[in-house]
Amino acid sequence: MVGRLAADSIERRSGVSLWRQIADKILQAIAIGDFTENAALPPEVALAERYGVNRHTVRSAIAALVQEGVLRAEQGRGTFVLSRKRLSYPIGARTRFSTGLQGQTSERHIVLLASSIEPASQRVAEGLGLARGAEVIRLETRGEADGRPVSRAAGWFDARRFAGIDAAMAETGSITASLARFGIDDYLRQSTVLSARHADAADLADLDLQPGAIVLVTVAVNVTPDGQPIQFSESRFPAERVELKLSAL
Amino acid sequence: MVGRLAADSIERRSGVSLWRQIADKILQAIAIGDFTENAALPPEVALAERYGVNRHTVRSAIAALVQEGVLRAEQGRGTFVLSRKRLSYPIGARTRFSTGLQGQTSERHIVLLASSIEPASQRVAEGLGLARGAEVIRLETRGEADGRPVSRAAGWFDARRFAGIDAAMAETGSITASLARFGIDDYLRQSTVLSARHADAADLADLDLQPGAIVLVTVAVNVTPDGQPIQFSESRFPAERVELKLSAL
DNA sequence: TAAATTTGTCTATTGATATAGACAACTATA
DNA sequence: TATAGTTGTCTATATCAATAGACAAATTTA
Repeated sequence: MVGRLAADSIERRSGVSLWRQIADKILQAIAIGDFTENAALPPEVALAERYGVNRHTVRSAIAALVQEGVLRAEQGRGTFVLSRKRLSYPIGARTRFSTGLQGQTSERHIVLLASSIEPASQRVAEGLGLARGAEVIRLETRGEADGRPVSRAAGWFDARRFAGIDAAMAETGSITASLARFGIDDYLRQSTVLSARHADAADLADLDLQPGAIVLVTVAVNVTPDGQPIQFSESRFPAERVELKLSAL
Repeated sequence: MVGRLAADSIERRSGVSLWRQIADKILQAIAIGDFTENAALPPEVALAERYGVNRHTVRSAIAALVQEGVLRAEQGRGTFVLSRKRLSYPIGARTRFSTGLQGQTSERHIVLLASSIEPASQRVAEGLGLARGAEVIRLETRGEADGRPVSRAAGWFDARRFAGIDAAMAETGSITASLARFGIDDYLRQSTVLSARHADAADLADLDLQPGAIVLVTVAVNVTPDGQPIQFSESRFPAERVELKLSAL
C-alpha cells in the first residue's frame, strides 16, 4: 500500500529526478513508521538495488535528507533517522492551532509575520460576504512546533468590524484570543477546500523547505455560531512534516 | 496567493525540472479559474519571460500538458485550454461518491477492479477493531467521472460480517448499496487522515497520470451510527483533477 | 497582399542528472 | 588484529534538462 519502502516504482524522465523521488519515499516510510527514531536505514547498496538505481543516486537522495535534518550519516556505521513522525494536524468544526497539537509537541506557537490593510480580492470578498474591494485586514502568520515551521497562513478579516485585530494578534499570539476581544467567544469552521502542489519559492522560504517539496493547501472560512463569516484564510502545510486529520465529522 | 500565473517562483536544481514546475503552475492556474475553457494561454515568449526561462523550456511544459490532454496547441494561432476545472470532491460525515459529485459531472460511477480475502495488516486491524491477521475482504475500486479516473481506493471489511460484499459490489457498483444488503442503512465517516505525495508507478497506471504528478491520499474509517467500525479505506486522488472539500463539519 | 504574431523544427552548447568503477576512511566484530 | 561492512571521495562517461539563435509554417490583422 502507500509507500512502504519495499515499493518498486521509480519513474524515469518524469521531470522529477530519481534522487528526489527516492528522498520522497524515504520520508514517507519514516512518516508511516517503517523506521523509528534512531533506526538505521538499509545500506546504500541495498537501497540502490531495491530501487534499481546507482548507489550514487541513492547518495544524492540521502544527502538531501541530511541537509534537511531528517537523516544523519556516519562513515563506517550507517545512516540513521533523526526526525520524528509527521505531526497530525486536526481539522474540524473547531479547529484551533495550539489545542490541536497538544501531546504531539512540547512547544507550539503562532508568530505574526506581517499585517496590512488592503482591498478585498474576489475570493476574499466572496468568502467574507463583503463587496469586492471592501477594506480587509490581512494577517500573515507562521505556526511553529518545537521550533520547526508547520504552517504558514494568511487570514483576512473585515477591517471595519475588526479594526485593531493586528495589534491584538501581535500581543496575544492567538487568533482565538484576538477574536475574543471583539466579542467572538466561539467560532466554527464553515468550509475547507483542500489541494496539494509543489512548493514555490515563497513556500520554501516560509516553511524552511528544500526545493521539490510538496505543500498541502487549505482555503477555509470561519463563521460565528449563527453563520456570520468572520475570517477567510489560506494555509500551507509542508506535506513531509504534517498530515491533516479530519476530525469531529 | 496560491498559484496565480503571475507568480514568479521557479526553483532551480530542486530535483524537479523547470518544465514540470511550469506545467504544474499552468495546471493550477486553470484549476483556479484563471483560464476558462477554450481560453488562449499567453504566447510562449511571454510565458518564458514571466518565468525567466528559455522559450524551449516553456515548450516542454506545454508539450507535457498537450500529451496529458489539458491543452491544445495550434500553429500560428496559439495554445488553448481544453480541460475543465478541478472537481471538488466533498468529504464529510456522510461522504458518498456519486452524490457528492452531482452537478459537477454528467456521469460518474465506481468500477470494482479486484477483490481478495487476506489477513488484516496492523493498521487495517486497528482501524476495524479486529485482531491482527483476522480475515478481511479487500475491494479495489476506481471512481470515474465523465470517463476520467478521479479516485482509486482500497477498502477493507471484516470478512466474517461482510462475506460476499465483493459480489454485491460487483453487482451494484455502489458501496452504499452493498452495505445495505448487510443491514447497514446508514454509516458515518469516523476519521480521515490526509496527506500528499508524488505519484508512484501504481498511481500513474491507476489514475492515468503523467510522471511527476501529485496525489492526495486519504485514510479513513467508516462506522455505523452507534460507532461500530465497518470499513477501513485508503483513497488516492489526482491533485491536478480533484480538490477535496471538507463539508458539514 | 504585406506585416505581425504565433507555433514548429533544427543545430549547437552548457550544466545537471545518472551510471560505472575504484579505492580511501571509518566502524564493528570475529 | 585482521576482516567484513559501511560511508566518503575521486574520475570518467552518457543522457537529460536548459539555454541560445535562426528560420520555417501557419494564422490573424492592418
